[in-house]
Amino acid sequence: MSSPADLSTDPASGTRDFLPAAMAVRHRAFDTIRAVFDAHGFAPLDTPSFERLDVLTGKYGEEGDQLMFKILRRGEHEDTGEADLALRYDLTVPLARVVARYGSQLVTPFKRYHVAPVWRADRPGHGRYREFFQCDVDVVGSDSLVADASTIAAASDALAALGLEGFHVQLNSRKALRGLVAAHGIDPALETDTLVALDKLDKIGLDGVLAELDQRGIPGAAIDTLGSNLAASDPAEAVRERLESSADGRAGLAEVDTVASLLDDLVPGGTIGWSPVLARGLSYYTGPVWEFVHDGLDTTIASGGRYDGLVGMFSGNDLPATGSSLGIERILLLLAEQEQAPVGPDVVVTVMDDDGAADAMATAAELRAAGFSADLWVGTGKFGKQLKYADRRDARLAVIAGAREREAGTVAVKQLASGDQVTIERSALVDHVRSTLA
RNA sequence: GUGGCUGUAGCUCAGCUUGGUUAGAGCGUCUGGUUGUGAUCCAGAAGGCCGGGGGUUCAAGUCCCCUCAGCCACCCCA
Repeated sequence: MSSPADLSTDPASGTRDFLPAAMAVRHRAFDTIRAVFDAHGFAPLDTPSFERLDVLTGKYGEEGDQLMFKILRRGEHEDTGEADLALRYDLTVPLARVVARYGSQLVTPFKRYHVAPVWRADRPGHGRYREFFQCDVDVVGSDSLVADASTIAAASDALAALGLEGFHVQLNSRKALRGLVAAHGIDPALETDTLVALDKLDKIGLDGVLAELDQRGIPGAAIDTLGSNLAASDPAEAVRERLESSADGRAGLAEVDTVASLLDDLVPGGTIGWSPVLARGLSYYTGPVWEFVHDGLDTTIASGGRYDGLVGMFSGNDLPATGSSLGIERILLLLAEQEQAPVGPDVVVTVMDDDGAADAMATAAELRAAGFSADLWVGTGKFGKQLKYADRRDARLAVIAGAREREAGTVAVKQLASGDQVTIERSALVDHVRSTLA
């Protein structure tokens, strides 16, 4: 057993404590996002933070299985070291399970949003945690590309409502990617290797991609034709021509074009366009895939795609589905770089002496009933300390009622920012606060 | 998982190269500058087995090894 002095008080690696100042920012952001999703006609859903292990495994690809936080069996089986449960890795697979489980009870198409933490046993980094929140909007039960576009529109409206501008949506389709691989005569078995390399184009450049393709064993002839397509003066056009030669390629292009046209002017603060090499990591995507990329920091802030096969993995009957997910932690990181006004209570009610405590509680209650946030000093500290507390809480006003004020039927109200203080009739307090804070 | 950098007061860091009396600074905290006024000013105080373990040495915050943690890049991802 470790002694108290040996106990680290740091939160576990990749997790965070949210102190009040951070929580104010987070609550505001989550409220904004929920309001936008509501306005777009999506309904809230929540599911347990952990699922049966077999519900989660095999849905995300090999990488995902490794990064899952598994929960050991308990009771008489605890010695086996086996896991039978795991913390959810995303919000999409739980959605698929819910739809498979409650199918006919749900209104179809089922449009839901889900704001909740997920867990990944990943190595933490900048804007990357082992426990983090996702904000998902999905449509289950519609193969229409309007569904895909709806979730992209909701996500981009949410970003705009958060005050985030300057991003672009990169759009592609898994079908187009399959067509791309086929059109260059690459063995379908090498599809994943090919896509992983191509996906890095923005990051490591064309030469880097070609080198990695070679490393991953892609035939030289295919690398040459791919390279010449991507090096063309208009790579998108060159790839498009190539895709026209494959059925999958044509289907993928049609998806991309349709989704883009549906969204024409519906991406406030951003632009949308085809990105021929965007692949996305999760293995369950089947159709359109997209990523919201912040222009300045070149980081992904939201993403999504269509996953028509996922629900069928639970129910046996495929049900088309598509959705977008906001990377709220990265968005908050970006917003934090902008100046945030501190948010404290409107008023702190001070307590000059024990006789005034009941009066102070009543005063705070009265202010709350009038719609203000009112904090009340608790404790026995000196009066100067109470004002310091009010100042550090970033309160706008301090209400002061000592023996003098109480006897006179008055109350003093001090503005913390300016130091201005006035004494008014006690009965006029609410009106005074209202006009001062207006 | 691979490579590099960093761990000293609540926070941000100096000291380490050239081992040697009580390990420092700023900010924060607490107390005081008399009765009921914060954010400014002045004075004072508390607070550290120098991440942990081992080694070299008469002597280690300082040198060596191991370990843990954090940061950056890669991998992957939101």
